[in-house]
Amino acid sequence: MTSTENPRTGVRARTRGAILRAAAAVLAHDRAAPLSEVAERARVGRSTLHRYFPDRDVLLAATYEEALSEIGRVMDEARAQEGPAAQALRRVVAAHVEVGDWVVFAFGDTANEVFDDAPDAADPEPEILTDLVRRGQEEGVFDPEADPAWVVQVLWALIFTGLEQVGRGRMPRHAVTPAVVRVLERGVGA
Amino acid sequence: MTSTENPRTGVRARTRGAILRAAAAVLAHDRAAPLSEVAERARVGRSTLHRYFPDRDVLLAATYEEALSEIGRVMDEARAQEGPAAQALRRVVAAHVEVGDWVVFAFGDTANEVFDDAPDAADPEPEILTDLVRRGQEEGVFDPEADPAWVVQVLWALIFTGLEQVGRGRMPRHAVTPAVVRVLERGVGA
DNA sequence: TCATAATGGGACACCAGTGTCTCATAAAAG
DNA sequence: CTTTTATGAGACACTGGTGTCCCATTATGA
Repeated sequence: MTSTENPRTGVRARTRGAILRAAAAVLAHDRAAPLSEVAERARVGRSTLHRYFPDRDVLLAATYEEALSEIGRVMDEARAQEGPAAQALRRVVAAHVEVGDWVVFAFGDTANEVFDDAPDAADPEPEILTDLVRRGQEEGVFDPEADPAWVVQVLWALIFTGLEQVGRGRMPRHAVTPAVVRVLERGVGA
Repeated sequence: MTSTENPRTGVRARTRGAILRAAAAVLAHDRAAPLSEVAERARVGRSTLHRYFPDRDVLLAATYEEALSEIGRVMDEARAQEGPAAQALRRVVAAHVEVGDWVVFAFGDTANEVFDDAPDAADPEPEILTDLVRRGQEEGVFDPEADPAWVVQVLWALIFTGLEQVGRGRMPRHAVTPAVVRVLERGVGA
């Protein structure tokens, strides 16, 4: 089983990934959910889970890291810096919706302390987004009065809301991006 | 101590209220917080807390009920049915901001099951708001394409976001209503 | 002042979730 | 086929939070 001590065996990488995905899905919905639920979702024994992630904190940190990685991947593809800001914004929203579970897990908890714990690997997410907003303001397509940080918060809030609607079966996933973008571009006014 | 068995002693009503307010504040921030924290915040012994609310579920239900009551009170004052829809919307947002802790507690938890438990006393909140949105659509001031339920979700999401900014000290409370209303009325576009 | 009501501080048993460990079995690699 | 490797199931001790109880102390009302 070509074990080079690193989790590159293929088998190991696969179960590890399954656990992380399960953790994101379960813990995004309920941050206090017992690990047995995560294991169950991942179709893995609780022992195996602890074998990969010694304790809850380690699992949380790893899931967080994975989330940032996943989000970073789709954000790269979204090319936030290229083209008209309005269109870039649409691509960015679509990217977040695409990896909804990870997004909700990573940023969805208001009492999220993991964020503070992450010392070095400060996620470049906010930077990219505030830059995009500023660019949009310079292009004259975004409200020049609004604080970029506030706009980013609004962006996240709308994405979360859309994803939550999906989770509750009140909206198809493909409807989220258009709905969010429409609100962003013109609010709910006529 | 004029105890008519009902919690009308004055003293009883006051401590009861203090516990409920503490519960809203603490549990809004962290739904899984230990009851000892709630007691501490209420400046009350843990024994006393259990004396008023036998177990966690009872406390949760009572806090939820109180929240609905508080929100209902300020919503009545906001007179959502009167005047131009656009102005009514502003009053409604301001009302929610005013009782921020209660709002966040009652509707802020995505994994909120208390909602399902409440059988009879279905809160009239959504009704009032969706009615307001519909009225605005008829008046021609709200996006006629948008699903009223979605608009209400957006409304809540923006209010939560604003309140969270306040909680983190990134925005003064009085700035929330204008910021939220502005986004609602014209999005983040120029 | 006195009787009663309300409270706080512990002590206590209890339980769900956690983390560790062992062992038997299944799966992959050689 | 044989040898590792990965896994699942269960037993176990431990912990933090819960809910109950009792008793001493304080506040309140008559």
